[in-house]
Parts: sequence; C-alpha cells; structure tokens
Amino acid sequence: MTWAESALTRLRDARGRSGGARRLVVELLGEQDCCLSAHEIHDAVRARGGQVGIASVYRALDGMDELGLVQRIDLGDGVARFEPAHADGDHHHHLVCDGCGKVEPFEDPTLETAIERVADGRGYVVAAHDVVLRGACEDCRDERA
Amino acid sequence: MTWAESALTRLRDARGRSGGARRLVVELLGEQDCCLSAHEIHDAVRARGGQVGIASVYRALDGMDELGLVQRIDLGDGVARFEPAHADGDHHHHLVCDGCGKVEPFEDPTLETAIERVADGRGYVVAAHDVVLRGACEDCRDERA
DNA sequence: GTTCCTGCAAAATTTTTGCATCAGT
DNA sequence: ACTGATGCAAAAATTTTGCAGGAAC
Repeated sequence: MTWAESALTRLRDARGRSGGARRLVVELLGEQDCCLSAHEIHDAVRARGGQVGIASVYRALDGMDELGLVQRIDLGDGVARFEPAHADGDHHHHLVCDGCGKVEPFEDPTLETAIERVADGRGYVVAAHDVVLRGACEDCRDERA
Repeated sequence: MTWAESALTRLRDARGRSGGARRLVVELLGEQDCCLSAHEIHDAVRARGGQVGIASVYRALDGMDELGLVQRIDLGDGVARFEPAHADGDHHHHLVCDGCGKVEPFEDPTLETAIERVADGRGYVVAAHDVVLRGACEDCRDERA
C-alpha cells in the first residue's frame, strides 16, 4: 500500500467523506520525496488540471497534520512546508544552503539516537522532530569572500 | 562583556549609528535565556516604556540575524522566534509540548557531534542549526486518552 | 548639517474563515 | 436527500516597505 492510499484511508476513517481536492493533494504529496510549500502544492495540483482552491490545500494539510500523516517543516524562511510522514520511522532532515537556496535531505542514525536519548531523559514522548542545518554547500562556500 | 554590549558594538561597527529602538531591543533580548517572537519583543519593550515601532523590532532582528548575533527559531507554529546567539558555541535546542505549549530548552553534546559529522560528510559549512522536538511532556502525556 | 535610524501607516505575504454550492455516501 | 467538502472571496495574522521627521555622528 502506498503512502497516498494509506493516508486517504486514514483520513476517510477519521473524517468521513473524502472529496476530490483532498485526494488530489494527497496523491501529489505521495509522489514527492522532499518537502513542498502549500503554494507549491497548490500550483502543482492545478498544473495537472485540478481546479483546487488554496483553502482546500490548507484544509487537507491540516487534517493530515492532525493525524500525523505529514510532517510540517520550517526551513527558516517563514513558509511552512510539508512532506509525507512514513509510518516505518523512515524520515530525513534537511540541509539548506544560504548561498543558492538548495535544499538537500539527509539521514543520520546517530542523530536519531541522540534525539531519542534526550527525549527519554526528559520524560517526553516525542511525536515529531525536525532538524534543519543552514550554511554554505560545497559549491557555494568557495564563492564566499 | 555581556551579550547585549557586544551585540551593540558589533552592530555599530557594521551599520554605523545606533538609535534608541535598536538598543532597547538588544538589551531586552540579552536578558532572555529562551526564544521570543517579534510580537513578544515588541510588547515587552513597550511595556517598559519604549515607544518602539514593530518595524524597528524587525529591522533590529534582521540586522542581528545577518551578523549572526541572534538565532532564528521556528517552533512549528508559523511564528518566527529569536534568541541571543552566544559566540562561545554555547547554544541549546527546544522541546515543545503539544499539550500545554510549554517550551523547554535543552543541550546535548552528542547531538552537536552528530550534526557536525553530517555537515562534514556533505561538505557543508554549517552556520546555524536548529533542532525542535515536539511531543507530550511528562505532565501532559498522562492526560492523553 | 548630513545621514541613517525611527515610528507610523500602508503593502505584501501567508494562512484562516465565511458562505453558497457541489459532491460523496 | 443529507451532510460535509470545496472554491471563491474576504479576513486575519505576520512580516516588509515607504516616507516624513528626528536623532546620532
């Protein structure tokens, strides 16, 4: 079962009927492997012919966020981004280049372990975590003064 | 030398003259040990009698962000927060409770080491990094269904 | 005295809400 | 048919910009 299928099922269970806009948003998001802003999702859905309102995009994202189906990510530019949250614990974090704006995903088991230890030590049950590194990528750091 | 003094000096060196609004913002921020939103800073400065415009708060924060004097933090609610960045590498990250909204700072050397290794491995020069853990704190997790 | 900062107000952006209508069950 | 989802438009919230006036140098 793909993420999109499972997400639609869980949304349906939790919220009853499911219209076309929600399905289009979920399907588009399921094809992504890195984060998209609400605006980008709206544009992408409309580009493939869906007559979807921006409000429905936000409503779909809201519902999925509440159910933990998407991860909300803030890269530091004031725009919320979203990406599918995979139930098997497979998730990544982000490196953002201040020079060229490039966003790269990365995974690191050591980081995950460290985060778990911190949460345990504090008595927290962590539902989501988000790590963003900002700096200059390999290409851009040489161009600095 | 306090953070506020050093920040004012560096702002003055980089940007020339320094007016009253900037100083009030810097001084207020220097007294905090965790993050504040622009709105909270504005309110706090006005509460002590400063007739400061919200635009000046943003302008002061912008200038400090460019010089790396403050760390911009996004806790996932769409509001940018800021806190003093200490030059000696002493910085913390944040645990946010979804139940009561409490924000707790934490430090973890293992986490820092893991982040450095990721950045090195990718050829990045990381200027800033931000880790946010969201979940239920010790008090709130028992109240869940 | 010049130049840049400042405060107010208006604009731009991002996100949320209201409402009539449409579609899923 | 009933009920909630949807699209549009308007509102709300956050951040940025323009401008006249004032403060720092």
